[in-house]
Amino acid sequence: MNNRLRVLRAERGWSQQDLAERLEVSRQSVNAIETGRYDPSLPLAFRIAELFGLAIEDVFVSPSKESAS
Amino acid sequence: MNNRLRVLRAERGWSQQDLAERLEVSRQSVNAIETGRYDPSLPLAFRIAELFGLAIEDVFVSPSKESAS
DNA sequence: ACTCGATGTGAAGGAGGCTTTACATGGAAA
DNA sequence: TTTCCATGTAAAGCCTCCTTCACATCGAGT
Repeated sequence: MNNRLRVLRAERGWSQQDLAERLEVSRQSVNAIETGRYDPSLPLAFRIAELFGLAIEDVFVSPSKESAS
Repeated sequence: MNNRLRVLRAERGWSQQDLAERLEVSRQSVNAIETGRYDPSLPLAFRIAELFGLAIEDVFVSPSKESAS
């Protein structure tokens, strides 16, 4: 599932480590989500969206709505 | 994580089996989510929200926003 | 050349999501 | 009572999420 995490993080000037600490997960988890190696759990998706003040749908792209470029 | 799945399902007169088929998961998965035994994956949460025409936030209650009754 | 911060990734292990099979209970209907 | 549907739950197995530890690469700065 695509997501805008890397962009949102960069807009704030945060490193993956910074973001990981705010989310209370490991840096590797942030990296894995950004690079698309796996999707976050639903509770973590909530924490991410709330941290950025967005709806989950504005951070993560529904598989059924991805454009084929 | 609390959710409104049972109510939304009942509003439509669907059995757990009906809902499971529409979501393409097992009836046991629907039951487990309704009874709070576990949270769905993020992709499944998207399918659930889209099926009901709602935002994820309108189906699942963020852990940080649950009222203590 | 050296260091240092940031990022990517691998391996191993624990917890959780999801499956199939299977069984139990309860309510409605006849 | 018997039947039938809906629901709850257990067990075993597989895959995913998330962890820690570890190592590699790259760019900036000195």
